Amino acid sequence: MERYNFKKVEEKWQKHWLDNNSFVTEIDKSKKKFYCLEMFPYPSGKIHMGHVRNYTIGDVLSRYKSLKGFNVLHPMGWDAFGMPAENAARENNLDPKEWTNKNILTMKNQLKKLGLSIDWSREISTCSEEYYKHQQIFFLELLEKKLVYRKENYVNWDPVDETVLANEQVIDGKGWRSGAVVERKKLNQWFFNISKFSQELLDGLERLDTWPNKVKTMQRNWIGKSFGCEIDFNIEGSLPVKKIKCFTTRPDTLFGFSFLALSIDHEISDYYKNNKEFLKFKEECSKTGTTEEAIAVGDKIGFKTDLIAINPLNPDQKVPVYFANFVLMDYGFGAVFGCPGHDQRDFDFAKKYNLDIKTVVRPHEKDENFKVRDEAYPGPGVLINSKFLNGLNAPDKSVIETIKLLEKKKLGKKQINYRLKDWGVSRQRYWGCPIPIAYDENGDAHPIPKSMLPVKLPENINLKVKGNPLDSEENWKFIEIDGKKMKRETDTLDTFVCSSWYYLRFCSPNENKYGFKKEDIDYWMPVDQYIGGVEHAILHLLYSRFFMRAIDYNNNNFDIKEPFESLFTQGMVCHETYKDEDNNWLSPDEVEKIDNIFVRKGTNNKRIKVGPSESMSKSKKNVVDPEFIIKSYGADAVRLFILSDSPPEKDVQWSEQGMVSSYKFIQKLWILHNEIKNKISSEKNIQDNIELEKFTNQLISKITNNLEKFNYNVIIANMYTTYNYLIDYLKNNYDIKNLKENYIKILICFAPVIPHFANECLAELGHKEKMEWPSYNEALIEDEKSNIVIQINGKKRAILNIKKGLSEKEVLGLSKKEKLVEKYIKGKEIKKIIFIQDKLINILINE
RNA sequence: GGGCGAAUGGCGGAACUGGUAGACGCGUUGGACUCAAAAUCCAAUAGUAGCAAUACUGUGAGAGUUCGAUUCUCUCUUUGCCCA
Repeated sequence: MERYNFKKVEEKWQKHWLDNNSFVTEIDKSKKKFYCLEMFPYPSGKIHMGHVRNYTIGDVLSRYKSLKGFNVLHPMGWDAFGMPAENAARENNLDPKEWTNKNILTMKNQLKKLGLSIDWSREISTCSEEYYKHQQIFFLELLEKKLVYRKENYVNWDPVDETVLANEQVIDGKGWRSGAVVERKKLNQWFFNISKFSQELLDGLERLDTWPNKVKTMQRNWIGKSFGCEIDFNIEGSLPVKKIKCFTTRPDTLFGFSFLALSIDHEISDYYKNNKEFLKFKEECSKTGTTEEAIAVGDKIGFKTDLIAINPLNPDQKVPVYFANFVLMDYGFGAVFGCPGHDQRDFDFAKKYNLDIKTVVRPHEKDENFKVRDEAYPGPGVLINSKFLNGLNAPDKSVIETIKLLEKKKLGKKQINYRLKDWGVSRQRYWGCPIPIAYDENGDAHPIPKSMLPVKLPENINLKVKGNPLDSEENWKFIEIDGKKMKRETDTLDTFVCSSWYYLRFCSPNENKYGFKKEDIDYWMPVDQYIGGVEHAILHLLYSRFFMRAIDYNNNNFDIKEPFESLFTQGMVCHETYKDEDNNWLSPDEVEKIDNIFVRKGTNNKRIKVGPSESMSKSKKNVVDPEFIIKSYGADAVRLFILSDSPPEKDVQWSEQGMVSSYKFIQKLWILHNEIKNKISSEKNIQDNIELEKFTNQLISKITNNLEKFNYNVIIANMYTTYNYLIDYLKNNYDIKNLKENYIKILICFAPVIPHFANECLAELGHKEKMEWPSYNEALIEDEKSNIVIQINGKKRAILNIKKGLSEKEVLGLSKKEKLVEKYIKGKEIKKIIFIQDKLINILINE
């Protein structure tokens, strides 16, 4: 017997699949389709273990569904636009396109070595003209539908990357990529009107039964629907301002009113545009970021205006109006009423400027004399000190009642507000999809005529300029449309736009006229199973859900609105971290273990600090290179290991020992295979063995169920159990006629996880037919015997392995014969018997 | 501060609708093979007591429901993620 040569076998089958176009998919209406999609990678250079895990999970599912007879679409592409390419190109004097395409080639080869069942004929790359030209058409269509607009807006400006960041790209007030402190800057930007769909995107979540609740909750919170009231406050003072409109979710606390706060961008600020002190204040404000977090954490500062606001429910009460840094222009109307007693921000502000703090809600457990002291009380309770509102339950009842009252008096009206803001898509970068717009000499925007599309990115440009390189491309920047000289839009689209519709493109990757063909979409969409990291729970997934609706808006392309029928979010791959005595990170291959102590390789005595296991990242050097691992152990072993240790939705701990044991397992399976092969070819096989038949049926049932439920780690355990069983079984059984047919079924059960090995073994057995997922016989899954637990007063005392279907009396009779049971019940009175058929008998006796 | 989840041997984790807790793997220990080591194979492996049969304890802590709770309910602790 030859040792199992994974290299030879895996190359052989990968070539076989390629030569036979095994995974190339066409529409076949006679078959049920299954669209399995994993989030496509950014071509950063090399694949990492996270990719290996993600794509292995998807591949196991794809292969299983295909064995089950589904017409499976399992494509792969590249999220190829984005800043790393531009940065790398600038640093190394390269062309971003070349850099990207080189990476794509490398990573594609690496993925192929994993033996993934991908239809590479559908490969797409978002940075290709073939892809982004359709995106430009979508952009213009959305513009026509008024779902795209341009506005001047304050943005999060990253001074290092010199670009605009979306709110979600700002983390702790810093740019997600550069780490620079984010500034406020006013710029003209293109926006997608995602907020128009707020309610629909919220409602749509209800239908996504198989999405993780966590993700749905995150999206709900992000959309942030709140129910409240807009109130017109009458204003007095030296300025020609009569009224200010505010939005509030707590109109019931109006009697706690002690100031009114405006955003510095509120239109009233126009009156102060020449006021030096105000301008100074404004500058002060711009130092705090625009994120909700920065505002919550930062100091609350204000600028007192000459205005006085009147409490609509209590006209005798007049309070000052401030500009304040914690009020956002794009939330509500950029104006809020301050109730320091019951809102912490208002409380901080009131303390600072010595404003009244009134208590108008008491907690249920406190009496009328309750007073807010050291911090605001935002919780539930009962209204007090609020005249005619006193005694109402807050907030449920009191909010509704107050709104009714305000509406009746025509002082305000019910209003629903969403936190979700429109999606700013302009990026001041070169390496992205050009926005197909040009400006005339007045600065008015015009769509570039469809006949002049696509707007191609210029090549061989100078990246070493400040700001957006496209802005310096004089030759490219100016064009003529209908005889008029115009200047192109030099911003490019956020790369999240590219990934918002790629799942549609996979259905019609070669369609030239439009982004997709309706016929293809009708057959393939929606994605039946989407698999990826939970880090995209909000942005990418929400944008995709929006984009599908936006494309469909007013022209009803699709019957379905949700792109991803089912979602699975896999956990990360983690590894221990190592540092030397100077606190420098060390990679796992710089470290070795001698006598249970970690030392630096080759040094023998330098101690290493071992840190906690964290998700693999280049910066912490705790990475393992998949290519090297595949080369050392083979793709099947890697696939086996990456699925074996933890459930796919949880983080998995990379372990060299685990990896080695997976490798050894395949070697052992090979030895077993050869033994079985010899037994099969023997001519003495004369009898069927029902035990083996049963085991196989039980296995098929288990693996099928576990596949359906994503319990992939349990499948691996089932595989080990099968090995242990067969080894034992072959020791004690000879001349088995049905060994071959059962073994073939077992191999097919293994095929989704270790496809090369399973195919090789099947071929060796001369199995030529098309592989099909085996079915199982329900009758054979059930044993005729079962273990019945005998309990006495709820404690296990014995186990009987007896025929199924026995009555309580019979089981009791058998139980009493058990020595231990006899001992316990001797001389005692049996009070009661609990009997569960085929499972348990519990004998209750007097102690 | 809010929301959602999690907690099971030395470790990763199993346990279908409440019914044998610890499947499977790693690690550890002992043994076989070997001049020796590696590899491989066999055995043991939740804790305590015991030569053993066996007994008691045991799924983060405390209560509750139940004949019976890892599973259901409540309170608490710790912890992770997301949002602020």
